[in-house]
Amino acid sequence: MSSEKSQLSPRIDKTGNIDILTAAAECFMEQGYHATSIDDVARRLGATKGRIYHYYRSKTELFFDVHREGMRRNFEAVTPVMKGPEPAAKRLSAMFRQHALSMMENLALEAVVVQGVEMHRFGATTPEQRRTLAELMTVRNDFESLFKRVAYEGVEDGSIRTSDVSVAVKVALGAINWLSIWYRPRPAETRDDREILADKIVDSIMQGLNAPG
Amino acid sequence: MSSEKSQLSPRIDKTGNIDILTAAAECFMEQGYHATSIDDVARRLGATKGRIYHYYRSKTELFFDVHREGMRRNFEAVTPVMKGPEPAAKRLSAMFRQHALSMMENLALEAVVVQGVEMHRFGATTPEQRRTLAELMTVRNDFESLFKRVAYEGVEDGSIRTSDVSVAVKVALGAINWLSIWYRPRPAETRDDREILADKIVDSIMQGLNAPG
DNA sequence: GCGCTCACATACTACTTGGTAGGTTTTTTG
DNA sequence: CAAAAAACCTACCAAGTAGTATGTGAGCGC
Repeated sequence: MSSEKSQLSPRIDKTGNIDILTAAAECFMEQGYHATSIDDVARRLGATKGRIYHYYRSKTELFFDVHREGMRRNFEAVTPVMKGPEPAAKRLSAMFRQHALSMMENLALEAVVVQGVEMHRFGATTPEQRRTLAELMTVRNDFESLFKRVAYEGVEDGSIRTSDVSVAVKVALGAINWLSIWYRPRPAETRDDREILADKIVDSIMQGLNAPG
Repeated sequence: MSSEKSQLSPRIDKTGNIDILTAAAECFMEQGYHATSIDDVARRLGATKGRIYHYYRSKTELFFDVHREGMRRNFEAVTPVMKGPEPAAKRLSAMFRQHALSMMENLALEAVVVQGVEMHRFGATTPEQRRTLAELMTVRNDFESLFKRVAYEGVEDGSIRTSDVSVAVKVALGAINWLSIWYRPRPAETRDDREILADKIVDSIMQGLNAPG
């Protein structure tokens, strides 16, 4: 037995538990992990605890699975544009853009991812949880490394200038992740609106604020 | 009676309750607001609940006061450098730099401030709490406005270029606030080290990543 | 149509936690 | 130095919550 349940990749299997994941993500986003009770999630589903505990062994496992799904979408959004013949600066811009769009379009999931990063500091209770949390942080670091790698390429091909690649990437990703805090979709928002915003963000990151000359 | 207790500015009065504030801030930073019990804070103080409830009427009031103190230090750090004869871009850089340093040197408090921003989304329970939370968000917006104002000046005096001042400021502040998530002081860190880091961050924000030309 | 498994619901427990009531010690005041 | 006030501490409680044990109905193989 043991960890059969939510082990293998995200739970989008035929049972349709993506419902549980999104309901949980919404609750976690609105109230935070600790303030959200399992009953809250169940209520949002129009169900009871029984349903959730049928698929997840604990509240933390549920949280972790939401986190996994959020990170999966991040990779999904970014990896397609990170390689190509263009100079690295162009590709990096595209990656930032994709990531920003992913943040906006998976707001609840990404808010949970951000919480997960914070939770990294929080003392994870059981050893099992510590292990899982460590795993999630590894995934997060891998994600950040994607950006760093392309940024380094840019330093080498001359398309990127920075005093410190690692810091620069953290700054850029921080700016984008911060979206999960201030961005909220307006009532009649379209994909175009989001792309405009994403472009503005990428422009800020790539061009900076200093006027040229 | 009512709100005499933690009303007037931060609690650094003669009673020395800065202890309570910092203990609370550390707990909130390490475990988050909801996961922190009043007993946790008391334990860190080497005291019991009684002491805390003698000064604060509720857990939320304690949180709010920590938040206030954090914001107070933010203003304290930034306002001295926002005016002057230099072009706006220079002053804005200095503001970012000061804010970044303040984040690093008041890490616990600032982590709470960040949580407060997130909590804005969370449903605040009582009407009283909603009012207080709204007040805190007003302060936060005022803080952001400081940066926007100087940024606008920069657009006018030609020292700053951006496609959208509001977005650009949010991007920059997001990048700096994100420090509260990844920055942790190294064992033998000096003020110099922090200044170097702050300079790199400001450089990233102001110059961007694109190579000139 | 019989058993078996899956997909839940119900009812309950053990425990945590915010907040309170009242007592006790220390400090201030007159 | 007496009395009042401030600064705490010690139970204590009511409410909420993670998790469990058990029940139940629907589908499905045969």
